[in-house]
Amino acid sequence: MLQSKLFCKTKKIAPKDAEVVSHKYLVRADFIEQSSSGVYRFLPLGFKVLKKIENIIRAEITALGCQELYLPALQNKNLWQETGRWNTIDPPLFKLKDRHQKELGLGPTHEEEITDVFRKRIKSYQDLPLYIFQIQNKFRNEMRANGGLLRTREFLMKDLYSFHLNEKDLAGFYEKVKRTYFEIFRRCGLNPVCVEASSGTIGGDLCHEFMIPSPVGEDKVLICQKCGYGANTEKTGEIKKCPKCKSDIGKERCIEIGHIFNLGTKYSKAMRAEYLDKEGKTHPAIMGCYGIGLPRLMATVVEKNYDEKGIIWPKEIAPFQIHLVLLGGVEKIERASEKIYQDLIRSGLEVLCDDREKSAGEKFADADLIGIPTRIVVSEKTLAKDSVEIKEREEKASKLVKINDLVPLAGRVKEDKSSFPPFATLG
RNA sequence: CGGGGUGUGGUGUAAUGGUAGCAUAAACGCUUUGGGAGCGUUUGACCCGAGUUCGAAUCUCGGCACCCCGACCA
Repeated sequence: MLQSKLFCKTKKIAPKDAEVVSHKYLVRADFIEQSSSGVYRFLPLGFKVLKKIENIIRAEITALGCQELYLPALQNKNLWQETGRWNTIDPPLFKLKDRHQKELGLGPTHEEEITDVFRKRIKSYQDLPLYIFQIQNKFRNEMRANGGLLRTREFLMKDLYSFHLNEKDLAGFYEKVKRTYFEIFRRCGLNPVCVEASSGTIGGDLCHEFMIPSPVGEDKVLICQKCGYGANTEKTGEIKKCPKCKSDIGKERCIEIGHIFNLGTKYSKAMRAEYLDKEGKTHPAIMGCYGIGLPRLMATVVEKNYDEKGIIWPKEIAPFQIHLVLLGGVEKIERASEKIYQDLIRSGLEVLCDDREKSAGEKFADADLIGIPTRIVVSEKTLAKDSVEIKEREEKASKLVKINDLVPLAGRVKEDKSSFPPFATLG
């Protein structure tokens, strides 16, 4: 991608309403833009990152044996009345009327929808367990949106639902999802703590949240440094000693990036989602649900990966892998670097090529702000030595690499994605 | 929903009730070309409505929008 064609206009100064780092940088680098309170536009760079996160989640969840479907945002009032949540869910539903004055709700979550889908086709124990998920937009009528993408009223969410014969089967799957969640977050460059929490209006007895310690987090979480026990203070209240090992327990502010619930039979009983066992006896299915909010995850990644100049994207979710920056008389350099650019692309790398007629300072400032993990500079200086300059965004120092060494090395990336960063091993 | 605050070019800001200015971004020209370059020219703004006043960005009232603290959430 040529940067001269990229739909991205960076800003020197953040809008005054932006307070948290992720909001400031994501707006300045033109990844996102606020449309109205708690509602955001994703511009090409931001959308690329969101899609990468989505694809990681999809791959990991699919690997668990889950199937993807897609449910509507516009939902029938009747379903919500079956569970009694039409008026009780908190935050309350966004409600609207169609032209015949019939009431509809915009889905903040999809237990009602998925349970309806389930009960219409699953009648036998032989069809269980069933794991089914979607990546879909949610609408939540929050009291207040805040922190840029950290808390919005419309957001993309991965919601997975599982149906089981019994509690034991659910417990096993619940643990598998937990491990998968850790893997998803690791690939996004985060290392969360899993803590016990309270389930709010989703319901169920047992649930766990995945927490990232951060001063801009809205939750207060107790984390025991000794035994690793963690709990949200909304579940335990204020306690001083770890309930597991009795040692002193510390409190930290955290951002909640994922939440998994053991729903039990709350929805299957209310909506009669039942199956027949071998003896022909009827049982309500045991359910679990598991959510990850994508924009919040994206913002949290920025909160944990930045410096005074801008974002430092983890390799797997960066909008591009290589930022090829052409310095000097661009036309001449462009001709000289055309082969480098094409070879990198052929190696399977995503390359953003800064071919703009701008000063070196401005190009570097934009590159640092946008935060692509590896920067390759081509200039008269480097070409005089048949070289390019390579710098990792997270490192201070750069190194000169012969152009002839560059491409064979990049070529390895295609076969083995885990060899990222592709150039780090060069001396 | 309770409390607090803010609305001026795309962005960030200034202007006792008296000519809406600055920076940045953008456009054009010339000069520059390794860390947001220089000179010149140019485009572009007072949230909406009513009121007070000779005169309102400024004061009053109403509306709308947005932000922050609290409670709720992925």
